[in-house]
Amino acid sequence: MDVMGNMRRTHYCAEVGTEQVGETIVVAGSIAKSRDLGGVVFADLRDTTGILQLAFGDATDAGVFEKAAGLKAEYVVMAAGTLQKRESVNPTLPTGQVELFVTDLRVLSAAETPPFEVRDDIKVKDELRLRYRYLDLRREELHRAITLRSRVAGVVRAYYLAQRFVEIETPMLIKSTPEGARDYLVPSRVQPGRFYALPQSPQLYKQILMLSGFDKYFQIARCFRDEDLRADRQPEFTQIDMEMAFADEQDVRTVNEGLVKAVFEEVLGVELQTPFPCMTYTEAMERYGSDKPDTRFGMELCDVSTVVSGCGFGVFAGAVAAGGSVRLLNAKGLAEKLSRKEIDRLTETAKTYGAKGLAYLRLAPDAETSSYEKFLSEEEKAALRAAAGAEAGDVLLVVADKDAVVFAALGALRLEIAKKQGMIPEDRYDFLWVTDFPLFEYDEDAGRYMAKHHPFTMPKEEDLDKVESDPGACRAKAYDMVVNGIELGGGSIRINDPALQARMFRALGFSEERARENFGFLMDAYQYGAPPHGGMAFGFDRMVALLVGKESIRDVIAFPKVQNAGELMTGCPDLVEEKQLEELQIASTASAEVPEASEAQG
RNA sequence: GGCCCGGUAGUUCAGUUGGUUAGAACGCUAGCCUGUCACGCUAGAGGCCGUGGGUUCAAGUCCCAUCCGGGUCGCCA
Repeated sequence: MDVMGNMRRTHYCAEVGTEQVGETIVVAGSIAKSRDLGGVVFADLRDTTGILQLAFGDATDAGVFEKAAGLKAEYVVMAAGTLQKRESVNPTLPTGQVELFVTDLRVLSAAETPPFEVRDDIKVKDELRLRYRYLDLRREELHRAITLRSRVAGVVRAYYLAQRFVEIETPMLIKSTPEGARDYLVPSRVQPGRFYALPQSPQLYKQILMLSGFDKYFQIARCFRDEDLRADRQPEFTQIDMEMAFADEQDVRTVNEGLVKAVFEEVLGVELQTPFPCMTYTEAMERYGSDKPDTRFGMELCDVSTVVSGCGFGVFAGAVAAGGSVRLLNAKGLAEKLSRKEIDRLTETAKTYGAKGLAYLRLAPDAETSSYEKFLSEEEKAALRAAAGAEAGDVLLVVADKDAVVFAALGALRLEIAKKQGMIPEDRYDFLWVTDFPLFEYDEDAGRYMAKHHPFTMPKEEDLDKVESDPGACRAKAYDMVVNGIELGGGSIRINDPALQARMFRALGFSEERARENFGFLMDAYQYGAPPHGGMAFGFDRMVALLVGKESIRDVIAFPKVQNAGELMTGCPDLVEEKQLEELQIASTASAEVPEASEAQG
């Protein structure tokens, strides 16, 4: 069916203006909106660039006018005509000075009334948007985000290529390794009973590439983790992954500051100051209660452990005695904003992070109330107030517990209060590096130390001798790039000494056999000469979300998954045919116990 | 796995202490309208109140279970 005939697009909708007035042009797209005024018809034509108004009136051929009067939302059309100045300008539209006086109109495809209007200024439930994602993607905001994502990828490629990085694809079907996130598994048909994993990241391959002599590698890589979703976490996501040889921490940071600077400049026109400030992990935790601090506002944590260590309040003194700490936030001048009810709410937040409670002192003008001062002597009260810098109008929020709980709770409260009270300046990008991460993290469930970053991370030189004797005190040559409280990316210098790598595996509780079984190929590879190297990976989805000002990465992914890791448009994951399972030699679950396959949207 | 929020016309929502015929706006349909752009005016259609049980004379409303979506803790080397 040759509906277009010999008609071909000459211009995109939003790429015409007063300069083209008088020209005969052809545009193509979907009808966003039509306004039939009787003797004259207007229709907004939308294509990937934006909107152009089509006009039909007295001078329009009767046949064309009839077609125009029948236009409905989402009809796909081609329109030829003469671009003309409008009688009345629409200042809200980029093409609002002009319109196309249509002389030939072809309806290429009719359309059913969509389940929701294809406009930005309308609220629609996520579920519906995702079920009809192709309609959602027509809406300008999402359409632009996806287009911008492509531009960012272009800038990234151009930047790394200019710096002599080589783009290399690594396999998607790989060996499953323990440690870290749960793998997505793919059964092998050819080798029954065996499984591939989908990569959580190209980590091992990029390290191998460094000792394959490629010097500098990058890839915009899809990664998979079979873990629960969040607003900023999808089971499949995209990383900007890079690695470089003969580099130390500073080299990696400098290259990637340059990358981020280039992206912000070319995509947003925002100039970032480099180098970014650095802050150690310890400092970040002590000051902000977070390893990804939002430094756009203050309200830093205050450690009052020494002040209350011997005090009369058992909760405080006990926490310190047990090796924990007592820290607080001083919500300056917020006594009137933070009512008792509000403090109760904050207490609930603190509890979700494991705190047993939230002690407070509220210095409101009418009355000073406190949940803990009654347990303290006058001197202790005064000392604590002084340590916190408490003044009239302030609220102190105190958590006493293990450090990890104290930091998590106060870090979360700090953000919650700041958000609610509007203390966070928008339109600002506070970048920083968080450095010197712990090398290990004690896992209570596993009863052993686990790698905080991954087991190939180089320890700091000064902590090398503590890998076995005091793992908890070891710091790593690892760094995260943080902006506005978002972890944008992270990386490390890798171990390139097989002997040190073996020590790491031992410290992590790997037996010789287990280490060989899982990482033998890597340990072998490092026997044949490995340059010092390091790298990092950015969360590409998070980066794009940051650039378009979205909280959820779903808003920058064309076809995202929902909380149960399904995809609503196609209805996956879904059951498969018995025959497929037989080929893979996978026992089928009794079909009676399995729910009906969900119907894909047709 | 835990906790919180939501599910009522196509859409977004309202719906009182359980009480007669479940409303609004937008969209949709029909008619009118020659400069609109959130066009306007008139009329109209449109409801398994997520689903299944229960309580009650009576359930959109209360209880239990379950499904779906969102947020979050755990989890995410």
